[in-house]
Amino acid sequence: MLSRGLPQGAVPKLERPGPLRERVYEALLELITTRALRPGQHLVESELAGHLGVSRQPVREALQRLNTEGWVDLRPAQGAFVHEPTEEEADQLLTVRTLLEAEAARLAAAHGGPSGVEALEELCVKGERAVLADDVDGAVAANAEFHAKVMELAGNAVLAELAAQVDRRVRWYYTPVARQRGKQSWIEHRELIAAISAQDERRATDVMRAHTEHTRRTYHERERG
Amino acid sequence: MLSRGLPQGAVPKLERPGPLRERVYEALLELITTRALRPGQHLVESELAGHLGVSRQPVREALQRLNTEGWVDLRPAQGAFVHEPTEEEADQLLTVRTLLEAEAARLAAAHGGPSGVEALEELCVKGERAVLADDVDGAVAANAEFHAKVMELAGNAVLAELAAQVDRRVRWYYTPVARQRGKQSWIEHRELIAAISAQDERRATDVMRAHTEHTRRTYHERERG
DNA sequence: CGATTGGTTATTGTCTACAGTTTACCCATA
DNA sequence: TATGGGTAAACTGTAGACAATAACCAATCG
Repeated sequence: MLSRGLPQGAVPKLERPGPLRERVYEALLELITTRALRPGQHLVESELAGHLGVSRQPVREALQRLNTEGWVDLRPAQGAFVHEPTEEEADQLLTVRTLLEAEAARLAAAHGGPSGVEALEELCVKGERAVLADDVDGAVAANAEFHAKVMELAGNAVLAELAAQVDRRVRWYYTPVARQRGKQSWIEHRELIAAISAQDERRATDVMRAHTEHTRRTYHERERG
Repeated sequence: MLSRGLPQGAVPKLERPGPLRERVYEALLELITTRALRPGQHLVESELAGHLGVSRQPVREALQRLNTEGWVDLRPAQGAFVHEPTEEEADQLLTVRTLLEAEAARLAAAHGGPSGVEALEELCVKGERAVLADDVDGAVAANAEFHAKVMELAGNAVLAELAAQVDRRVRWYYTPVARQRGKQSWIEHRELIAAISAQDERRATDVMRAHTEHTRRTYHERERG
């Protein structure tokens, strides 16, 4: 046995490149979310392949996945187009997001132990510090971490998977908006922690619902920037 | 113009083959859901390709999609394996299903008009007839139609998409169970229609939640067949 | 002058071939 | 007999080539 001498976490996990399609997928997702590839734009496989220095095959596979996840529309015999978000769809996504996050909050209140609450508090502190320091990117990142942690405490992998997808797309739609409401958001997070800590499922659900609904209203009022 | 002489609906819409990957995808999904391909089984691309009379490429693309939707696990450099459902995962899926269906019921109660209620009643009659005639397959189909209709009335495409995926996987897990509870199910459907008709969001939610939770309990008690 | 038809080009859909990895088996050896 | 290495087979990952299809544009006919 070689158990001895291999301190559990210290294994370097030697960086394997992994399947190309994965990296292409992430690259394209990055390009889409950063608006480098604009909505409605026609994505030509050979161009992307050449630009990324790979063959068409991995690009195709990445596009297929992006299609099933709603990032691109794959018209048969015509190619891939970056999905064009409509007002209606954004609203529907926000509705679903509210639903999933609220349920996650409920489950977190039900099954989340003291250690989970502690982790949430740490993340909350981190986010509040970022807000005070005017570190917008840091605050956004902390926010994502916070929600991810709540989802983790919920202990429902299926729910987490769906929420992750919906969240990313929501973020795509209203990225510019997200930066506005920084401080208020963390106050609400505090309330959520309190509810989870008290194992008050009902209150956790309501707080989270109010929280995400709040961002939804912010979205709809963004016109008059 | 040749509009004249081409009676609008009479055009046979000649069957376009469509992308091969689509047909391969559907074929594989059929094979999986019917248990022809057993959970845990190693799917060899070349075998499937030969068996379906196509090359490996469409098979690969179909497998990728099945992977993102949770039907197969795609281990790098090793291939595709039919996903093995665990007890825990089935439970999580049922939880999420309850959540999504309940929300759909609420939205249906909110936005669904009288015409929608009428359509639901028709489907309900259809299902009840099937039950009385001991037409199990017919009852199951009508049940699916009923839920799909509720989802349609909800008018949220994103929600519908997620629910469709979750529903199919749920059905995969507890297909044998579903056949049992026929009659009771349609009584509950009647209650749901009443709630939607009254535009009582709260009651519609509760009824649907009770309904799906009921099937969940049936699932967990299936051992002692 | 407009509509339609035919050709042209660019892009996707599919197939075949090759390289890289993993797995399993077999044999040699302590 | 158990262990270790080494080899071989099978499969996946990637690349490149070919065929098919759809959009685009010009030329022709009414």
